[in-house]
Parts: sequence; structure tokens; C-alpha cells
Amino acid sequence: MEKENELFGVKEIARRANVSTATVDRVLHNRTGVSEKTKARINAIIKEMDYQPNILASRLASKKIINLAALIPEVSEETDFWSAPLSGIRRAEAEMRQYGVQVQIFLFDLNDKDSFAGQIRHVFEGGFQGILISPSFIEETKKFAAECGRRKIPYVFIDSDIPDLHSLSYIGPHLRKSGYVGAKLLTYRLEAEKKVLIINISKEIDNYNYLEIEDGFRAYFNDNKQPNEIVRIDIRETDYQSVARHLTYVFHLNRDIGAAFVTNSRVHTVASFLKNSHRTHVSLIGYDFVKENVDYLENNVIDFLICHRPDDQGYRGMMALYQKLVVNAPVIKQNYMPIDIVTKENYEFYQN
Amino acid sequence: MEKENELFGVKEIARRANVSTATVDRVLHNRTGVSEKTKARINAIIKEMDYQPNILASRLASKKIINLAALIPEVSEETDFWSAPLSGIRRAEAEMRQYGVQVQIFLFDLNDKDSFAGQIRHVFEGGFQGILISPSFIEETKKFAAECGRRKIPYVFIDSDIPDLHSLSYIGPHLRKSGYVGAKLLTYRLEAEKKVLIINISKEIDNYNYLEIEDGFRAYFNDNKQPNEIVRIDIRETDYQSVARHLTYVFHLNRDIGAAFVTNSRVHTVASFLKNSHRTHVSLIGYDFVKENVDYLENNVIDFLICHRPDDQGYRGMMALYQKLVVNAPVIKQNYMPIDIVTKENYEFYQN
DNA sequence: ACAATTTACGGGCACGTGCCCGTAAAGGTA
DNA sequence: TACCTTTACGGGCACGTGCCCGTAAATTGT
Repeated sequence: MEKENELFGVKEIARRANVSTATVDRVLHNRTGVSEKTKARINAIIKEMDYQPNILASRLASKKIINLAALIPEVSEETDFWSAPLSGIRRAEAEMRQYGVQVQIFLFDLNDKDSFAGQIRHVFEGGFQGILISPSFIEETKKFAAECGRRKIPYVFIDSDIPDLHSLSYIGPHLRKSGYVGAKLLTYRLEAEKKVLIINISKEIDNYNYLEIEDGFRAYFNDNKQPNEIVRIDIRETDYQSVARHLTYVFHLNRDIGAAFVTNSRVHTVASFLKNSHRTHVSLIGYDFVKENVDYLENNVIDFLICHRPDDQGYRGMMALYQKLVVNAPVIKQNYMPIDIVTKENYEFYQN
Repeated sequence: MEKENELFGVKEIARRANVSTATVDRVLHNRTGVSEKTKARINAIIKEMDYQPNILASRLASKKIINLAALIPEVSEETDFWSAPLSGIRRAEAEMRQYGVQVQIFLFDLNDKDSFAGQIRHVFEGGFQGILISPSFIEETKKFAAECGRRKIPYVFIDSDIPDLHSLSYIGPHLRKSGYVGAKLLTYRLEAEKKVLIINISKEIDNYNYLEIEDGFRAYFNDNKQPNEIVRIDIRETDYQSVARHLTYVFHLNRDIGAAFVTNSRVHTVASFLKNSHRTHVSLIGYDFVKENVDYLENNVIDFLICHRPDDQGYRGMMALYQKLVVNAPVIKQNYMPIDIVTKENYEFYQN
């Protein structure tokens, strides 16, 4: 310690400017009650010192509690995908709690637009200072964004993005590139004369995610002049019976399908069908590290899973709000997650 | 706020035990000067309250600075691999600085055992309370571990492990499984009659990492009854000319090599050779997300890179020490990193 | 018995920042 | 000039914990 009796932080600023710490404080939080002259003088000193406030002391002194909300789909019987972001959110909460940040979680039904809208209303009633949201329904999300703009509440999108809204940040995959990677893996050892099947299983019709992914998938075929014919099918019911019925029909019409690509986490339903109908020679790729999928990965029915670290997404999403509201640091607007490739051989080390 | 005028933390414990906060403090830090009776009484209350100290206040009040050391290889001309862990360490340092933790970094020459031993001596002279170390040389590391045991200094291994030493934690890949994954990717579209070449380019002879990786690689061939013949070669010089010379010879002897697996980040040297000798039809897989490798990935010379998030390793390694020394929380002993698969299509989103 | 030593504990300041409250000075009105 | 309002600023306590210092009580020695 060479520097011995120096003052630190606010006190030192106050000493240099010949004012009290209270006045410095007023400037730092740009409150009223300081003349322009002294304000300028203090600001100059702050700049010169490159003053960084001590967050410990700051959070300790202010009893102000920051309230954040997270609005994500509930874990359904169909998929427990959202349990991962939820755990990431909880992890972030545990870390932030000692800094006086509280997180409240709101869940909605992915198959019910109204529950989404309803929970948004609840969130606004709660008077939160920052919101993490999965923008599952486009129109409702636009209204949500507009209201946040009016109230000056920062919000972060997670898992899928709606561009051109002024979200503080987007944390999630680059969907198009993700489809592109899927195509690469699917065709890596595919014979030229085989057909490729794209399967979309979803109740939602105007699915932005799905369109982006398929677009990327097809782009790979174009870029690399893949000769394979692409067949596609939309399945609006998510239960096994319906899926099996549709797939039976498609495989009947197209006897030379060599590979199938499922655009979401319901790939396990397709895997189940392939196994039951003794078609495990068909290469199969889909999304997300959920238990059912990993089981079929283990059994060699699914070849690859593409994942985007949903747990990390939840964590980073909350941390982005924390950075903005507590640390007051700049936040990266586009935060694309890695496109992870999970196989039978490496899944045991995968970290969501 | 339902709970209004309650006291928190140490004060509340003191009130309930009819002692002063100083006495509670003595118990919390098990210092001397408290009778067994009151000590027991206070401990009971602490347990009952499930008291969690406020780290903010704790770190703020204690001017004690915690000093951590990191001992890793320096970035050499051959490879800038270690710049990634270094950046992770720096990231951790930035986060910990405000909690009164300082990090000092010691670098050694990977090709010089003595520089490793010398830096270890420097570290011990520095009187650090925790050490992160890349155990690149086995014997020296064993002595290091013994000395740490004597001095009761916790240490964390990073990137490669030496089992049976009592490290606080190991942060790095499961090397054997990592080789296993390499074999899977390499054979995924390999014809049965082609040979597979394992290449080890390293000056170090007793390389534990390399043995583990090759063992895992071969295990995949056994487990899956892969018919391909495996050829292996050790190259002790790391410059391009030497590598090219050896490889020319091997490819001359074995005309039907269909795939090559390089056990470390020097895969770009092999890629260069394959490109120059017009052998880009050979599938090539190697390790680590370093610039040269990514360039060859981009040019389709390298098919896959296997990576273990070196940046994250540095970060987590330091954080393990932080958890132990500052938060006094339990630390996971084995912390295997994911085995990431990087391709031309997904590398732009890869996060070290 | 008394002094000398050790043990057990309390008082209270410090860490850096937030913010309430009090007040002197400046400006405004008659 | 006397009185009131507004502006500009300082004093000082609080946040929860660490730890120094002082002292009454218990223990030991003679």
C-alpha cells in the first residue's frame, strides 16, 4: 500500500471540490439543489478521477429494493423445456438477492394467448422496474413493448426475438443460423438420392421461430447445392397419435426419406414414431436438451440435438436487467447464444 | 414489508443471546475469548435463524485484501490458446475486485520445465491465499501440491487434471470422453476401408493429456466395432517443415488414409499440410478455437473442432477460489467442461 | 489476604454511500 | 427595512459487519 492517507470515492471528490459529500451525491444522482457552477466543477473531478462507485456500499446503504419480473411459459406436460430458463432465472435471483434485488416469476400457457395477455397485465400492476419476457405471441408482445416504452421500463427478450421493438437486449439463438447448422449435420453423411423431411409440430400457426429455422435450413441446401429433395409437413396436433398418423402418410408417399429435421423440441415424438415403425435408419435431428430427447439420443434414434443453453439464457436475461438497473452499465443488445451440437457421446457433459 | 422493526443479522443474534455483537462476531469467526456456554448458546441461535452473513457488509467492513494467484502458460508464437483462459481470469478479477480480491498472474513457458518450477517458487514467495494452476508438468505439480498442503493453501487445476492430488477443484474437460467424441465425428461418414490417422505434435514426451485422449478415441472404435485401421504418429518438432516431412512420409506409406485426428490445437499445421499437398478430401478434426484453426474451418479443410470453453475455465477456476475463500461455500471438486463441437456453420456464435 | 495475570465480554468506530433534515444565503415582495 | 420563499449546501445518521480497545470478572500465584 503506497497510497496511505488518501480518501476514496465520494469523500475524495468532496474534498477536492470543497463541498460536502451530500452535494457530490446530488450530482452523482443528478438530483436538484446544486448550482450549475459547482455541478460542473464536481463533474470535472469525477471524470478526472474516473470515479467508480462502490456497489457494495451503495447497495448496502440504500434500502431500496429493486423488483424484477420474469414472464415465461409454464412447464407443460408436452415439454419441460422452460424449466431450464426458469432455473437460470432462479440462479440469477440467488446471486442478486444479497444486492437487494427481488425476482417475481409469472407463468403463462403456451397454448393460450389470453393467459399471456392476462399475465402481462399482472406484471404491469406489480410495478416492476425491469421485465424479462418470452415474446411468444407477436401482437400481444408489441402492445407490451409499447406500454413499457411509455412507462420507461426496460425489458429483455428471451429465446425468440421480435426485431424493431426497443428491447434492452435479446438473449437467444440466431434461429436462421441454427437451421443452417441443422442442415449441415443432417446432410453430412446423407446419400444424394435420399429425400429430406422437415417436420413442424405446433399448435401456433404464425410461428416466427419456425419460419426462420426452415429458412436457414433451406439456405444451407442452396449454398451447398445439396441435390436432395426436401419434403415438408405441418402437424397441428401435438399428441403422438396425430403425429404418427401424419407421418405414416408422409412416409407412405415418400419411400426414400433418408433424414428428418424437426424444428422444435417435439422431435422425441417423431423419434418414438420412427422407432415403433422400425425406421431407425432415418437420420433424425431436432431441438433442445429435454429428457425425452436425450433418451432417444442415447438409443441412437436421434442423431443430433441442437441446443441453445436455455438455462444460461434465463441467467443472462436477468443479469442484463441487473447490469442496467443496479450497475448502470451498458448492455449488449444482441446476445446470440452458441448453437450447440449434442450427441450421444457428449451429452453427459452438456450444461444448459 | 410485513416485518417492521426486526433487527437483522448479527445484531439480532446478539439481542436474542443477550450478548454484544462483538461476542457474536467472535463466535462467527471462531476466535478465542468466548466461554463454551455462551458459544453454544450463540451457535444454537445461529443455526435456528439459518443466519447468512451479508457479504456486502462483510467485505466492506474488512479492509483485508484477498490475494489470488494464477499460474498458466504464456501465449506463445505457436499458439494463443492460453489467451482465452487468461481473459476469463481477468473477467473474474474484474468481478471480484470490488469485493477486495486481487489477482496476480504468473506465466511460464510451456517448453521449459524450469520456468514452471521457477514461477511456482515466485508464487509461494508472494504469500497468496489461493492459487489457480495449469498442471503442465506432472512431477513439479506434485511438489507444488505437497507444499500447498503444508501451507494450507487451496489450489485449483485448470485444463488438465492430475488425479489423487487434493486440489480444491478441477476445471477442464473429461479428456477421455473428448477423444471419444472426436472418434464419433471422424467416423460419422467415413468409409470402412479407409484408414484413420492419429497425430500427436508435441515437444513434451510424457503427455498425460494426449494419452487420455487417444485412449478415448480408440475406445470408440472398440465400442462401435469400427472396421477402420488406425495409424498413429508422434511428431516431436512443432514447426511446419518438420510436421510436413513426417506427414509426407506417413501418407506415402498409407495411401488410403481417409481421416486424421490431431490431439491438440496444432491441427492447423496439419491443415496447412493437407491443403498444400492437395489432400483436402481427408476429414480433419482437432482441438481448440484458435484463430488459425478457425480459418481452416472456414475453408473446409478442418471439418470439426472440439473445444472446452477455455475462457470459461479461467473464469470458473478463479470463481471456485472465490467461493471457497470469500463466500466460504462448498466447491464442486470435479467440474467437467462441456465437449463442444464447432463447425464452419456455428463457429461465429461460439463463446469460449 | 492481596496483587498479578488471564479470560470474557461490551462499547464504539470504521468501511463508502444514500438520504433526511436543518440552515445560511440569495432573491422576491410589500 | 422587515418578512417570506426559494436555492444551495453541510451535518450526520444509517446500512451490517469487522475489529480495536478498554474493563469487569474470574483465575492464578504468593
